Amino acid sequence: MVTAAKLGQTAALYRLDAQIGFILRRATQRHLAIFADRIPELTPQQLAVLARLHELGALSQNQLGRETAMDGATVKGVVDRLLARALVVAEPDLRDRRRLVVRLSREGRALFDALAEVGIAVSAETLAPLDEDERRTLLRLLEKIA
Amino acid sequence: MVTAAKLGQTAALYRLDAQIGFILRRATQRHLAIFADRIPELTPQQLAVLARLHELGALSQNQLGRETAMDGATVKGVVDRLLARALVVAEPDLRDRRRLVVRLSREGRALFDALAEVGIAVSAETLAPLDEDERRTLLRLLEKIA
DNA sequence: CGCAGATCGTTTGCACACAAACAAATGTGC
DNA sequence: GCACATTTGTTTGTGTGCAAACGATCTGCG
Repeated sequence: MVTAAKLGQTAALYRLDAQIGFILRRATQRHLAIFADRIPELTPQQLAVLARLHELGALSQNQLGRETAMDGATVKGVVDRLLARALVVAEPDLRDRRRLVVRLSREGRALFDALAEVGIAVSAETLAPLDEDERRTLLRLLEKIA
Repeated sequence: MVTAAKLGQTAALYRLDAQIGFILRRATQRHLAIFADRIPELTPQQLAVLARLHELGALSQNQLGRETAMDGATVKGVVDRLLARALVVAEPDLRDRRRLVVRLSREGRALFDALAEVGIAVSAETLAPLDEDERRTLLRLLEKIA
């Protein structure tokens, strides 16, 4: 009796709205909607690649994946689409023939220069419901669980 | 000169690691890894559908989408996969012939009863790096921006 | 030197996620 | 009652996201 009651109760006590994963997903959805509205020409992942290349210079695909938190298969797709739009350039590494070194093209650099400011505005708009203290707190706590 | 300097500076000031979208994505990645490890038989979206059906009873696909924060095209794919595994049952609504009413099957209810406790543990493990105060704060702030 | 293990890029398969367009059914206003 | 808008489910196309497996290459260790 106790066991059966406990089993039923656990399912009854599960509140989807209180699960961190569900809330994370909804927060991400709102952010993605803002991003797509302000920066329709790039996805967040594509901008992340441009940002890292701007910041760190030429990187191999795998390095780029580690820097942008994408696995190899995913980063390949993102880089392929940037290559197709000539926003990045790829060439084989002479020192390590497994590697494909990717770097910003002139157009890619110009686009990032133009969009960096908008990207910061997207972050600000996402955090608009919070005051300055809350923003710092949220970023700090998210970083701790990331 | 001033304009050129400002343009260059904005791009140089863009720090990917400080953008809320990038941090949200990394936090979500860690949570998804924990979820996949503890609950390999379901995706978070599939569990969310089972949870809402458990909580609210039979729902049409569109209602289900609104309750689980998925658009129509996405919820259809999720429901199709649950139907294929006989975890849910679908039947036409007699009162509104556009609607396809979805409800838990006996197996679906049993699976949710078994997994609800694990789902709560997944949330706890995701939040493990935080103390009790920080967990409440994080959920509250995320809810505000969602 | 030689080879076991690691790394790199790639492909395949599966699962979201959303925009856009569509047909069927329902609801509304006049 | 009837044109018109809305809702619902569906399909297509594009873009992540990750696991698994693969060949090519590199590296370290004996």
